[in-house]
Amino acid sequence: MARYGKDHKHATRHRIIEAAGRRLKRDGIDGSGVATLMADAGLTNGAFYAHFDSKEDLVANTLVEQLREQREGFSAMSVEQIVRAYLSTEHRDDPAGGCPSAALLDEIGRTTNATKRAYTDGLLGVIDDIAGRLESDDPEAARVQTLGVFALMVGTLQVSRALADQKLADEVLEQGIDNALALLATNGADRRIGEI
Amino acid sequence: MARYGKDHKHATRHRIIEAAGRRLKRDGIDGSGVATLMADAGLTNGAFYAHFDSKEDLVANTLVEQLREQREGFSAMSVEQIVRAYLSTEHRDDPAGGCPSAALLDEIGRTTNATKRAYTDGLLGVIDDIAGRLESDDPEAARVQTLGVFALMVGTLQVSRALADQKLADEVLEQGIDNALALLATNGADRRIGEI
DNA sequence: TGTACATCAGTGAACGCGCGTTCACTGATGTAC
DNA sequence: TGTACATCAGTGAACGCGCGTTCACTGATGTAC
Repeated sequence: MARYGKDHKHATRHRIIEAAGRRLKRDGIDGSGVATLMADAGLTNGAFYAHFDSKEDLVANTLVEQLREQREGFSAMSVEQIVRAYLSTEHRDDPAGGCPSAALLDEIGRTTNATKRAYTDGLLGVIDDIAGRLESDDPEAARVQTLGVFALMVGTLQVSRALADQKLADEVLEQGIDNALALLATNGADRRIGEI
Repeated sequence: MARYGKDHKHATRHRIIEAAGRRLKRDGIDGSGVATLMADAGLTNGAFYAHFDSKEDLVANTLVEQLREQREGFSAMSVEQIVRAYLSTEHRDDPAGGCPSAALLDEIGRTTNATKRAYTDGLLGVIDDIAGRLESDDPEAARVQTLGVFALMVGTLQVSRALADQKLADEVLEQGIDNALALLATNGADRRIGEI
């Protein structure tokens, strides 16, 4: 099959990236093989290299797309809504459909600089969108503050996913919501409060 | 070689677990092969199953040992010292010698219940040690509060490791220290402050 | 004290399998006439 | 409008390699005599 409509190939590429988003978040980067990733998109392994230079190239592109979608998803929500949705049991129990950072962050830390660069740019898109809504005269400070709260949420979700004790895992999410909102409340104005 | 002193085998097992701690934290669980793990301990792959039932069995035992050592390391430090050491550039730049949670948390979330159980028990050892030092009449609440701050630190270290921008990565660590200390300051007493 | 032996920690080759990547080929398509 | 053809997205087998695991074997040791 060739000579399809001019965006046929682009559509296929997008389909691969979409399916990879779910698979990578479910099984991890090292845990997802190229043949499986292609089968998820309804294709066979051989076609992979017509779309991507390497598995790592797909991973980088998938992270960018995942973060673009996350940014989009957050755009219609208030900051408090974001916090409550992020630290919900529904999000915790659906890694494949959830935040790419929560699912893959330590693996991303082990990838090449190129992949980290792609991740960083995509993440800052998400972060700056949120930071722009906080009252702050210093956008650079707002970015770092927002990153700090985001990091809290990522860590909290990961801990909740790793705990074998369900009740404790739920309590950690609640605690995370309190903590995130508390930090956001002291933002904008005088946020050096806790420094000793 | 056999019939060595009665704790020869136990010593070898310990050596494998020690080496596995560094390797797993450096390359991840899926990224570390049994043959490599054994070579790190100066042995060949074949001997592995005389010490462990499976790779997963080694991972669970290694997590427990890593958390035991972390607990021990924290025991001589004040809570503020723990926060500052944890969120230091030195810790960020040495995953192999650092916190097992920061290096492996999302992979742990994908393992079996048995491994999560081992991780949970080991982690609560670390957490309850710290929680015991906070002024609180409710040990259960202190545990969850400490877990919340620990999750913040884990997420912050992971974000700092994944960012391609060095300056931003350093600022995130500083922000994380401020945030952790701020949350700890509002502990014990009235910690429902941030709830809306 | 010296020697024969049973033990068993560790070796290294092999199992089937999936990995990331390459490549000769297929066949449905849009275009040219 | 109908047919021949060039295109190229996708196929599927194969590459060498490392995976987790098994197993027949080795050989240094502590013990028994």
